[in-house]
Amino acid sequence: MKTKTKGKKQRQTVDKEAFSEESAMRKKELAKCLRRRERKNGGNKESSKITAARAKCPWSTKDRHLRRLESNERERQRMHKLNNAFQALREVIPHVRAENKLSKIETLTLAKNYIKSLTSIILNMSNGHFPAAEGMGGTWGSKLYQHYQQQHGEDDHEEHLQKRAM
DNA sequence: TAGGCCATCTGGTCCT
DNA sequence: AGGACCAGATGGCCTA
Repeated sequence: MKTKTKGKKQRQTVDKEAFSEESAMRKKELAKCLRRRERKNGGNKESSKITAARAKCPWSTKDRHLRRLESNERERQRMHKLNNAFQALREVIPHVRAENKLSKIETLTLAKNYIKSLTSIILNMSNGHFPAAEGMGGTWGSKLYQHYQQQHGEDDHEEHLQKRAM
């Protein structure tokens, strides 16, 4: 199901500023979507699984619906954050297609290649010996990462990433 | 018109 | 327990 009816170019601005404008339409569409889903699930194995799961759940239909809406909203916010991160990444990786936006997969691929080439440039410049990294265990990549952490250690996101990397 | 890309919803699972 | 994360499904928009 999709509740957005705007074009791609409009979407970019919608993402940043017009959440409230969309919410009314979203609610209307949600009702439509739920009806469609109920029809789809009617009478098959999945529906019995769902009803079994619902039987365990103490929430009333109304509460369940409310909680669903809340998690949809959280999920939307999460995806917006993810997209902001993609946008930030687009802005730092050099590419030739300045006129149209890189797709997500292109962004990730270019970023990977960019990191690889920067790493090899640094390696070449230091002739394979980076003084600050000598005597530290681990791969070259992890040494660079340690250096990066020293520069950006105070950032919350990085702390979060560190935790996840462990 | 098919295929690519995307936003959103959804239910399951993991984590705190 | 509740939020975060994930992957699958769905459907809209755009382009070749």
